[in-house]
Amino acid sequence: MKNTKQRKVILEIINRSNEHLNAYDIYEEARKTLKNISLGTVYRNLNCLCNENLITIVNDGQEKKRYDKIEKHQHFICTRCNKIIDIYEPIIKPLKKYENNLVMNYKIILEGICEKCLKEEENGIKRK
Amino acid sequence: MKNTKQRKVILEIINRSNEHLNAYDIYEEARKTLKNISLGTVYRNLNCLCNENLITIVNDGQEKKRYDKIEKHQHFICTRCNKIIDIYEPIIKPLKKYENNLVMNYKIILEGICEKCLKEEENGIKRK
DNA sequence: TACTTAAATAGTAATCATTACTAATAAAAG
DNA sequence: CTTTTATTAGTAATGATTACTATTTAAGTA
Repeated sequence: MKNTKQRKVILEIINRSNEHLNAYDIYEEARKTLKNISLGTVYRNLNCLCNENLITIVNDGQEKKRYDKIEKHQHFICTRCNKIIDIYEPIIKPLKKYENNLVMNYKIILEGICEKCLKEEENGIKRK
Repeated sequence: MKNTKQRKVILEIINRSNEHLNAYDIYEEARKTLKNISLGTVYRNLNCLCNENLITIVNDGQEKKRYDKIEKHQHFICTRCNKIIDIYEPIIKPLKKYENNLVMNYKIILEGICEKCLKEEENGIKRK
């Protein structure tokens, strides 16, 4: 795997960000540094970086893919506003095996309603 | 929400299946009962049923969406062959709250290499 | 039971995220 | 410095999903 400047920029954007960016967000951010970088390059690198386990996909299933740094943390996703909140406290003890399958990674997604949406609901701003 | 025969058929397919079907699989299965059902109807109903919490999305992030019944279980996904294995044993105690966010559901995805792929690797069939 | 109306449908067209393709470029190795 | 081979920019193609529209139908009401 060649260490191109495009790949470095993409990886840096993800590692520096505290948000959960999608491919196009990353493309726009990368263009601030490399004005000619192409969207295809971003996608190709995101896939490479995922395969090499240098980044990970945040996976809420209702939206397009978002990418995140690899440090172990989990996510809470609000089903009202789609906000993603990082969880750093360990929730489960990592399993090494499930039956005879080798477990190498795990993702936990808590779904629910975030604090802000709960308050708005109380105040009748967003009554269903 | 009207109780149409299309919606009933779609929900039944998901509840009866032990596989993790995508929208097109469900469309093909539904056509065995309703020969004129349209793919758009399948998609629309899958979204309705998800919003009503009558079905759920199986979410491995690397592939198109797959749908599953709602009974509480979690998933192991093989990163080699994309096989999805259901896990019925509880892995975490359900949380009611995370900080001030209301937790209504959780999804756990264990990623790794399934028994079959491990064996094939040992036998050198699928050496990387 | 017939009438009304609002939601759902079939069929098709459009959208949009992602991937594939190609000639040109640039890491990395010798 | 030259060679090799992956990577790139730019664009076209793909394919999952959504939107649109005239028609149908579930379900409420007289």
